[in-house]
Amino acid sequence: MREKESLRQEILDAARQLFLKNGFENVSMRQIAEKIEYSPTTIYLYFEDKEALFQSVCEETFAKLERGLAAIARDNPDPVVCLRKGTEAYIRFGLRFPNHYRLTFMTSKPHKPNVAFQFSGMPGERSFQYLLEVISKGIEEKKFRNSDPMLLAQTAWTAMHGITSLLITAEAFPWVDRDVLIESTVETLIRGIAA
Amino acid sequence: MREKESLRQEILDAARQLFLKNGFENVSMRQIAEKIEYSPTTIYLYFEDKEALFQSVCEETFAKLERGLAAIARDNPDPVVCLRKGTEAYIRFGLRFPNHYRLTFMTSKPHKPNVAFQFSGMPGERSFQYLLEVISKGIEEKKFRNSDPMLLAQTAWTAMHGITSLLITAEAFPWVDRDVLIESTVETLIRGIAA
Amino acid sequence: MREKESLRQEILDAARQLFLKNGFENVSMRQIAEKIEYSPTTIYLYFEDKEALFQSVCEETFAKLERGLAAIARDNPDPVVCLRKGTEAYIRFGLRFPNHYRLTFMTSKPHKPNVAFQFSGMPGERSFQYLLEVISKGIEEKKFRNSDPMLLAQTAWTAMHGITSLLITAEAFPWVDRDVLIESTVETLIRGIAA
Amino acid sequence: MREKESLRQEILDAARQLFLKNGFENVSMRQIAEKIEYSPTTIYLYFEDKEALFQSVCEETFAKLERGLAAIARDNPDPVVCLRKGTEAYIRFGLRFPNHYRLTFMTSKPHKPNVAFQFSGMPGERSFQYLLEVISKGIEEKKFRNSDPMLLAQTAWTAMHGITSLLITAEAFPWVDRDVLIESTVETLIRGIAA
DNA sequence: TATGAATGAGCATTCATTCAT
DNA sequence: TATGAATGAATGCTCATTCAT
Repeated sequence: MREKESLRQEILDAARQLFLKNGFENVSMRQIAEKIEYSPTTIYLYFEDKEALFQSVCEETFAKLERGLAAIARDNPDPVVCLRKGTEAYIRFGLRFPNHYRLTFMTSKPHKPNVAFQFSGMPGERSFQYLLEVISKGIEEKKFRNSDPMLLAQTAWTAMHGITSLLITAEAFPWVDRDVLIESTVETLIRGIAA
Repeated sequence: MREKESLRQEILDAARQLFLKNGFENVSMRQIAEKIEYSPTTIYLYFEDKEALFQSVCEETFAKLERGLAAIARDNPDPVVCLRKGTEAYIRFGLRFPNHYRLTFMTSKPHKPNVAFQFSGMPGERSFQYLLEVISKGIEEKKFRNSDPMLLAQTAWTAMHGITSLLITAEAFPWVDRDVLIESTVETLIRGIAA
Repeated sequence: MREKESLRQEILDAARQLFLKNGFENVSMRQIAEKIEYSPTTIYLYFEDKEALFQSVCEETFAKLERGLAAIARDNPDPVVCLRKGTEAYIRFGLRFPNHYRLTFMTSKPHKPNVAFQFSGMPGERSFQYLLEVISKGIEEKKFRNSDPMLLAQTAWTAMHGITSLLITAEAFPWVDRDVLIESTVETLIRGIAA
Repeated sequence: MREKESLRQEILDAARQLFLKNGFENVSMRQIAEKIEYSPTTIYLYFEDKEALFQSVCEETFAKLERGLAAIARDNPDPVVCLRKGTEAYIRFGLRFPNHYRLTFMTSKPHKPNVAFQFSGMPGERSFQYLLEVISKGIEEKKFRNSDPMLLAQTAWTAMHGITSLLITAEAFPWVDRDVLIESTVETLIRGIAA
């Protein structure tokens, strides 16, 4: 018997690593169990089933991203600066934890929508709230195009998701310099929604 | 005994349908075999293994997209119009064949880059050429910001990929009206790279 | 902490209900534990293992049947009436608690004879005694065929067991009206052994 | 690769032995596979699943019994003699293949009626037809009590099932001589339904 | 060209049970 | 007296693949 909470966390960590490396379908409970050197049965003491374990991993990821965005929102009163920094932070978060990002934002079982989006009140939703707020503020301050804030926020999200996910997926593509591309993308977004 | 090429094609068609409906992991060779009413063994006469079959399906998909883009490039001399139409065509192609799109642009086994991008001279690359050409032309005509054409082209690609893939993955997200969002994204891109 | 005996009884009651509903093989110790809201481990404080628990449940069942037959024997001096009523009571007991009956009289692990019959002095044996007595009395009173009482008693037992068990097992068989069939069986038995 | 039909039969034989010895729930596909020295997977080439395999075993058993009863019906024109011989054959069949009999007539999953009785046109149903015919004939010839033939047939069936199944289940009970008991049971049945 | 037969490896999950407390 | 933690063994079943023909 080891520390209760720590074992739960050990499982989550092992599961995350494996899910990230191999994808949901290609990770077995056995593999996770072996990694933590417990029996497969033990996992079921902490998580209902594979699906539930996966979901818990997702929630943790969201939380991480959210904390970063919260700090940026707090520290940058100017909406243009805030959006620029937030967008970059989002992209860099994804690129720093590419498999993490894949897990959370790029994975969805066909016919079963991604768990990340099906519960309100989750960290993922809160992350989007920061984006919505900064966009709203920018519109109010006439710095962004006068448009539905929700529409612009969603537009912005797709933009930052686009570069993040494509850089992750298309590793072999002959990309230009990564930093330059990110800069170009952020700039294009800011110009695109500017008033 | 049936026509050699036709059986190969039958397999490809059956595989595509199944991969699209269920995803790579959830399609078995037996399912494909049953669909074409041949034995599973037969598939191995035409394709090395499941992976190779999957790859061939991907190639076909690229070709389809490419033909659409070729027509648009041919019919629209104005680069702004052409980019606008091409972008929209790209997005709608992805949304019309979401699993197809997922297969080709959103799937990559970690440590094994997505097949779509690992061979030069493939249809996928040719699709990108159309984009590069229209961007170049737009810059020449001073309609787009004076920048490295390759940089702008990649920026544009991430933009169209962003909305396409996110709409596919995040089915459950409370999106605004889909057409409005597409319109907004295209508009933001065009404004963003405009001269 | 609860009353010692009462917890043992709670376990027995929960186990019986589950065994009856689902059969020995389809009841897990955990299910029983959940039903009484104790931990699975606790059951092992009162019963050696699943088998022992099962056996205890069987013993209780016998006792129940026995009490019913005792009352009939006490209240009906005429052996024909007594046999008729006892037989019907036996059948109806089985049909009312079909899984109970199955548990006790229709289950035997091959190579492990049914526990119900392996201990002398058990309630099951006492039930049979009532049958033996009423048959003996009937023969003495020349109401039943002059034959070995033990032989007739066993014959009678097989008759009442036949209808009971077959109605339980062959649910899907197109039986005639159940009450009519019982009546016919009892009548046939009585006629069959009548003097 | 071995003879196709013979492997199917090998599986059936192995399965029967194991089902008989241990009961449906306590036989695993693996055990069966080990017994025939094939891989578990192979079984699935011949039988859909465990249930289907079990059912096939049942059908074989029925067929065996039916052939015996058919011969008796053919050779004995007198309904009384025919019923007597048929009943005895039925009982002896059960006692000779006790686990066989248990499998077919004494096993039913709670909530899932015994497969033996759920399909019309099965050998089990045909066996019952012989009984129904001989009873009908006996009633016509005024040798059996004037009653609904179906009712009498079912009554007779429960009688022969009673002794068969009880002798199988209650091995440990202090039975009188087995042949004498059978004789007594048959006699009691014949007398009981006699005109 | 096509297949029928066969398999080894693997899957998620459940079980009865034990042990230290 | 009661339990929380943990497990080894087993379950039915599916899969991609191979081999001999």
